[in-house]
Amino acid sequence: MSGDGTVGKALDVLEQVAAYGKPVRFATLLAESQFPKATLYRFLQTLTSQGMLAYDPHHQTYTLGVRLLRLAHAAWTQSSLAPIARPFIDRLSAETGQTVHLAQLDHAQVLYVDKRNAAKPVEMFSAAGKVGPAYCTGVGKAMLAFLPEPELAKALAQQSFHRFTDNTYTTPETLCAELEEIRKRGYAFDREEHEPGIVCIAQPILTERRRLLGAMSVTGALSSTTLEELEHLVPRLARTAQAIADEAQAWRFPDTHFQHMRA
Amino acid sequence: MSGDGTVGKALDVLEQVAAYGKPVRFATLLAESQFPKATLYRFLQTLTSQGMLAYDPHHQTYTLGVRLLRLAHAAWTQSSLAPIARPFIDRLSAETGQTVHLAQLDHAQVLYVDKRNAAKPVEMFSAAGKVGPAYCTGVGKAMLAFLPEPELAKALAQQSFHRFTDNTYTTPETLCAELEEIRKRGYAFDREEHEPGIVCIAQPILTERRRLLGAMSVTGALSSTTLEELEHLVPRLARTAQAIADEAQAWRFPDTHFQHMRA
DNA sequence: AAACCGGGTTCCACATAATGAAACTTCATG
DNA sequence: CATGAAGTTTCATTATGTGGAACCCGGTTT
Repeated sequence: MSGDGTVGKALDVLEQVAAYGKPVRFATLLAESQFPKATLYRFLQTLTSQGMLAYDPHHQTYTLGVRLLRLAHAAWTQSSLAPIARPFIDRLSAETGQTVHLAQLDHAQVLYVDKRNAAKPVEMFSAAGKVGPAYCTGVGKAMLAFLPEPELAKALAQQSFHRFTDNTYTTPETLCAELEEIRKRGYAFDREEHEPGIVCIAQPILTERRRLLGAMSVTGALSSTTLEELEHLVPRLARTAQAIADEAQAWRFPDTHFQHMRA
Repeated sequence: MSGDGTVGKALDVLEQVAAYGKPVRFATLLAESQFPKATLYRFLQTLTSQGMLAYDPHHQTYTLGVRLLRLAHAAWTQSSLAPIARPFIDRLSAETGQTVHLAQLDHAQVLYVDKRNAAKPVEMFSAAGKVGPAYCTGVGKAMLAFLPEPELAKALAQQSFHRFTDNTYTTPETLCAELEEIRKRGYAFDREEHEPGIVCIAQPILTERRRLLGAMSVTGALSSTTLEELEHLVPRLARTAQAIADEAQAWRFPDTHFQHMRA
């Protein structure tokens, strides 16, 4: 599937356990595996002994291991965006009292890297490490809109265009028109396109040279707010996004100016 | 180091990047690597192409990849403790207005799997996935106290007994006496043993048959509360721990015990 | 401008490690 | 106690990983 020799195959197995979503037996994995019995068995042994999987001997089931949590913590910490954005997101969430998301684009999908719940939490689809569709979320559209042409084309080709609600854009054409609007406007709306009753405003996070770092959004439920009300927060959202981009740049690309002057 | 053939070696490289803590160049990794140039290079290529690492071509540096965040999210979701405990922890934090931690024991270390901060309601990977010492934290001692003898001995042998504060227990003997106290009392204190000014009460989460699932704690700063005040919360903490244990057991019946086959 | 340098990348003969069919071991069940 | 389904081990075969050496390329020195 993904090639890359033995390591790639082992990671395929890991992914398969992840995809199953709950403790899974050897036979279940074998049934849908591309690998023969002994090979699959060996991979599971290796991954378990490495702590990437955990084996429950009583139920004879495999689950993802805690080593992944440690690694992900390290990944989050050394990412250029999330740790820098944290204090800004805290502040924005406290000021607005709304749910705030921070996301990055990962293989044409939205990957949420941080989140702050409102005081009255809205029960909805979201959490760090979770992935979501790009074509029908505020952060997703905000990022697609500022993607360079070749990458945008590739990303568009990978969207599923499933109709979640009546407002979901379900064709590349209508989505592209929307992205054009977003580019002009500078920020994106989610008008109940993913979940009924849930709306948001989303702002891309861009470097000076307009390279896309990620996006952030303020989300609300229509039961307690309106899109117009959220829109009043746009200036604050934009300022926050700008501040994050500035700091990310200073931290991650400290020599950018220097190199530029020499070039 | 960890053997397990090619996969193990690749994961060693991944761990090395994680340990470095910031974007790292090929040459830096090579200098402290057990692998020859070409081999290390190939592993980095493979891991990058798999999304376990990310490569920044401008700076020629490697960082941990976003795939780890997705996998860790899945790991968290399919763990038997954390997702079940979540609503209880929400409630406890809301009721007490204090910081609440949920932890599991991982190789004689405390692994935090969830957290609620009074001011910042949800912080995913900033807190979850973090590891800490067992011998000088509330959750750590609560778990050690209820570990079966052979495992306790092994865990004790792996503690560093670094003196963080004047109150830190720095010998196995004094710690064991403390653990005996905890067993009798049923819950643990942290009396500024890890950080000056920070105290907590911690409760183990045990199955009916006293198998250890994890621990949870309520933490406060001495600037705003006292240990005595926190102690009033013990009944509530105990009820919550009991409720979590019950539900964990119901969903994932009898004594479940995650086994890491690492020797 | 030619020689040099050092980090990064590619090559390829060789050796190790992965492979998977088949045999074997449990353990539950009729 | 025979039957089978699920899990584990074996081992000859071969695919894969290995790593020394050569190469590339931008930058620096002579």
